[in-house]
Amino acid sequence: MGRRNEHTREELKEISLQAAEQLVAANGLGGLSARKVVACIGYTVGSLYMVFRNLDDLIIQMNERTLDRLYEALERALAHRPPPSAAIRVLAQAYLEFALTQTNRWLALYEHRMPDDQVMPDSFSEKVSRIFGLVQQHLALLCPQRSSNDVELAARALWSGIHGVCMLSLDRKLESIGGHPMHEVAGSLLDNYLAGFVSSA
Amino acid sequence: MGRRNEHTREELKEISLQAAEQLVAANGLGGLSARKVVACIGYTVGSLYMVFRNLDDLIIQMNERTLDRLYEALERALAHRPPPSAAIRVLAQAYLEFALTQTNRWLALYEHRMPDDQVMPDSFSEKVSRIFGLVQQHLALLCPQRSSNDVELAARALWSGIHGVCMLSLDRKLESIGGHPMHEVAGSLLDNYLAGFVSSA
DNA sequence: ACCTGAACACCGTTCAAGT
DNA sequence: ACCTGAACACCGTTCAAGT
Repeated sequence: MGRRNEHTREELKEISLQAAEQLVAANGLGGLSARKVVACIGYTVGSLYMVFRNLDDLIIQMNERTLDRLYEALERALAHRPPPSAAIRVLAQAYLEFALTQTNRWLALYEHRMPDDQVMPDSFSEKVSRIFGLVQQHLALLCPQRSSNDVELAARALWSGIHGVCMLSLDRKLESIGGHPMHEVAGSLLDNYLAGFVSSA
Repeated sequence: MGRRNEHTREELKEISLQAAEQLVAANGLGGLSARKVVACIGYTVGSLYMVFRNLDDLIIQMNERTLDRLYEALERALAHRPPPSAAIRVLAQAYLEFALTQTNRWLALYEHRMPDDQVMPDSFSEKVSRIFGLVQQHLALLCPQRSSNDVELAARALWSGIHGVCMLSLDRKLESIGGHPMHEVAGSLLDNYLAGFVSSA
């Protein structure tokens, strides 16, 4: 056969990633397969390997797009320029909102595991760092007197904490442990941590 | 053929779970398959379905055993009866230690996802609650004047936080964001949260 | 009753062959 | 050059057939 030149390589990549995102949004990362992706876009399975090294490569590129959307959501939340005292809360709220509304896409960021011998591409790590930098930056504004090492550590602790709240709240396996809504748990974490952090200057 | 009565049903279950634990410890949950399990124990694949409903059932039972070991590790850490002010830290430390030394087994607790329409068995939820209750109980001893609702919320926030620190520290994808060792991040979270919590009585 | 082994419907990946 | 489709080595699950 050969549907030659019906799509450029770039277009083929784009529609593959779009199909992958739809499949993940609908059925989770477990509902994604190379054969399902090509079935969605009307190609046969071999074609996928023209534009992706393998399925891991496709998933990583999909996840990078998710990281981009997450970053945009966080930036959008900061668009009203809240004072430093509110910015951290605004960021956390936006993160929770993203995880809650895009649950399967957000979960795919963490469910996907690399083969033990391989490492994430730099482009992925940079996108993670960029998001993380947002927290660090606003935490530094809140506590200008603290060392950059203190701020780094606090940003990491806070962000890990908010992430953990999301994870345990969205995992149906573990929601059993009390009926506190996610936002309330995150609020408690933030309020008490920040109270402790600013008072220990 | 038929290796009849060479093992009782209970023995077959036990050696299957042991083989599964070895496979997961060595290669992660992704390295586990029904066919590999039976290859380890010298049976053919059909036999597995005599003692497990399906592979999810086997994984859940394996994870329940991991939860039992985690509970034992936490109890062992409390065996020296630390004062309430130290008990929470002792528990967090033991949790980190478990995640660090049994990484693949600990990860399997969270990597495994149920089919969307199914729910975890009660025995699993109870084991989760039992572990969680340990935190809640020692937090209540630390702050006897707080309402049980306050303590529940704080226990959940703290535990989620510690969990998030583990997750992001052990995930090679995300370790990029700063070279702070896991224990230090967890210490920061605990110290500042508890400082905020006890002072907001 | 216990266990096998073939069968079925999937999966990721490769690659000779066709246009 | 682009794309197919068959092939290979896997996978979970079922079940008739053997002992």
